[in-house]
Amino acid sequence: MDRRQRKSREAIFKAFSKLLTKKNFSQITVGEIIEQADVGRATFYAHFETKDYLLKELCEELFCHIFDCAKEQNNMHRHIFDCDAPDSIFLHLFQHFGRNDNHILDLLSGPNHDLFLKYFKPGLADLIERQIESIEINRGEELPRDFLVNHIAATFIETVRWWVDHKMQESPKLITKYFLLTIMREEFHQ
Amino acid sequence: MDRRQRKSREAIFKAFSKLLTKKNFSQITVGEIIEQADVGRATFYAHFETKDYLLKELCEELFCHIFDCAKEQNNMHRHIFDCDAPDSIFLHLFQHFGRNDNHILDLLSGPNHDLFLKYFKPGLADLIERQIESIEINRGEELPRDFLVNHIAATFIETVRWWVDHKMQESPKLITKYFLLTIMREEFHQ
DNA sequence: TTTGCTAATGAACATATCGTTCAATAATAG
DNA sequence: CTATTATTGAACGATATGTTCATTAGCAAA
Repeated sequence: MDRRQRKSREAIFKAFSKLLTKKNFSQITVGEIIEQADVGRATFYAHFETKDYLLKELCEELFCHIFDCAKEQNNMHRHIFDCDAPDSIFLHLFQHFGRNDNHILDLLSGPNHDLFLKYFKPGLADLIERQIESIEINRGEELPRDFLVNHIAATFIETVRWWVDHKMQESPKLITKYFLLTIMREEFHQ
Repeated sequence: MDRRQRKSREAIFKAFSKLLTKKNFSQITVGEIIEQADVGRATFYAHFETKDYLLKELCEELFCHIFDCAKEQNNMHRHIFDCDAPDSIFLHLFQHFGRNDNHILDLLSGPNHDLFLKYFKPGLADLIERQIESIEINRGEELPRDFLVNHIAATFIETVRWWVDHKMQESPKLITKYFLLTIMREEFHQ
């Protein structure tokens, strides 16, 4: 890819991210983005069809790293639903958010929470889907599988949101415990 | 209130509702609303400061009935977390949505799900907050209270969403069971 | 019915954002 | 050096916003 293209694209992403931390997605204008990015109007539209596509591509770029990491873990370990396992995939995800690489939480919490949900949840549900057997044993016969997957994914995201609202004062380990307490049955703990 | 005012207000609400079933909130224009409502442009702005305020007032009108009902139930009965109790407040809520009075689900599910969340969740959390003692006994010492309240409210809304996505094929009773299975501990059932 | 108040109307207006076009310019790769 | 490709900035038409205002019409109380 042409260096000029890369630079413009990066500048737009960066400007857009910065604006996202300050205001709601819907009230960010293309004009603001190109001004912040210091890029011509035509350049913006050469890169992104609309503001929505820009968001989509930004999210994909942000989340692909997280899910790639997670999938590796997923293949290596089996204890994803074990709270105390240091290799719990959820612990790993919370740690990832805790470090706040890429400032994902700055961007997608608060007024833009719905975007977070929209772009993060499908990938998360996919991840959970593959590792659900261990929990399914315990209530798979009572609850439809997709209901359960959706519930776990939604609960994870709500937990992240709650954590952010609380300024992430809790440790990733404690949050992981909270999260697992909500989705697991008694007999899983101790 | 003047009959003219009432008529205009009603026409705007009705037009707006109809449009909401067809398209996303953000892509509905004031122009469309007033055309559908057959009302002058100036009239719209005499009633509602912005499109967002219109939404807010519509939601308040829709939800106040639900929550008023629920609060009455709330005062009368104690078994809100009992799945089989015919007077479970959650069963009552699901039945309410199942009948689809006011077409709330038509309006606020699908592409407008985030609005549903935004306007319904606070009232729901409020409701749960007041009746949480019974469940708190069981894990209140493990989970922060506001975490638990938020989790239950979020789970309820996710359950409604899942139900709608499944064309509400399940009975309100069954959905109530699913919902309670996710938030309750084993010992609560049977 | 008459009178005074209030709401609705619709056209017009300034403003803002959008997405596109185009010719000129600058950076890049071979 | 040359051919290609991206950037630029200005300009454009289209659409939506929120406001203004003079006119018309509905309402309620005497």
